[in-house]
Amino acid sequence: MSLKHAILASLSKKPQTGYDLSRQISGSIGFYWPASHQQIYKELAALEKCGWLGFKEVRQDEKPDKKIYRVTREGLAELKSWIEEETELAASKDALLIKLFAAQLVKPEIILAVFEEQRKKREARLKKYLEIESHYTGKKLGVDAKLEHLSVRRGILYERAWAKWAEETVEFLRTL
Amino acid sequence: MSLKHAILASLSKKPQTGYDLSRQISGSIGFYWPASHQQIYKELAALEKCGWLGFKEVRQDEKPDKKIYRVTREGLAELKSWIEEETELAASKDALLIKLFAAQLVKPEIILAVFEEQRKKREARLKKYLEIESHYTGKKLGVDAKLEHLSVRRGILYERAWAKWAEETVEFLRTL
DNA sequence: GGTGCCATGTAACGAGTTACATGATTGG
DNA sequence: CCAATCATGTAACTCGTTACATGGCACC
Repeated sequence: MSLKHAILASLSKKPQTGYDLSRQISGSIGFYWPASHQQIYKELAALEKCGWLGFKEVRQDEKPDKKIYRVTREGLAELKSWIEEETELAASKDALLIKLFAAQLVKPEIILAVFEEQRKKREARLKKYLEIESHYTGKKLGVDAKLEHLSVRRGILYERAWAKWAEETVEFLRTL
Repeated sequence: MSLKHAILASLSKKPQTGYDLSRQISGSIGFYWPASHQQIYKELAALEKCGWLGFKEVRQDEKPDKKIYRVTREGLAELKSWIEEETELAASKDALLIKLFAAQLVKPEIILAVFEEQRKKREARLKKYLEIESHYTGKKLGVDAKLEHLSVRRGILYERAWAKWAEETVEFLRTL
């Protein structure tokens, strides 16, 4: 659905290769729109075919050749009109909640271990967000940097909400 | 990936038809694992084929005939072992964040309108969660009801975190 | 000599969406 | 007469994952 638009948005700021995109996507954008390099190359080919992207090939000596993609006029128009379209609520598919739903099938220790494992992962992610945030605080930021900062803020607030919820939940699970 | 397990989990509590599942999924479970009836019927057929579900056909006079599915021993074993498996962090793909990322391409009024529209939807969802929660509060709950209540709690805490984040974000967008 | 970076993809599969299809009963 | 509820699905498609494939350079 909107990996296409994530790619358009990123390339609209700066022409890049598929490789660059997949690197970037495992960083900032990737937290809220993960994608494999295979999927990215596929979408790039599709976007080029429908005229929203163009590219130029760059020969390199010591490294493999590469294709630098940029957004076309049509692509930019599409991106703008997509922004104005209605935005559906993001579906939050979470296997953890299914496990919680079926918690009675297994011993309490097991479901508590599942939560503890998840807590560690969440905590690690929060730490990463906070580290990224530290690069933004205390400086005067341009608009683009401020927008990126805000997307990191969402991550931080979500992780804190998760931690609070997990506390409530674990407290109950311990009574089983 | 785990619609299969969502179905197993639900049927493990109570044998049901595909129709029942799709009704239920547009209610409680559906908030964190939405699925269309088409997808549910497909998965039911697949789960039956691999031996994790069985069904009996029930003839009805005034209504169409139906198939009531139940989890087999093998299905239950599978569900239990899946619960113990590692749980990856849920990916939160959110088109709104892509729009925010590309916000500079459009007039500030437009991106503010996008946020306002989203705020309304989020608020409506929060209201729904709170309404569901009201059925759980003030009563002595069984374990299953308590687990359901906790999944609603997640929704409530998430929505409140969203609202807080949106406030920060809109405050900035207004300065553009 | 092994790992990791750079850089591109193909092929097969699985998961999910959209559109289409059927048909009886109940209630306003 | 129209809409909703009950109840099941098929077909075509898009989106995403997993596995496989290539190949040179730099660094330890």
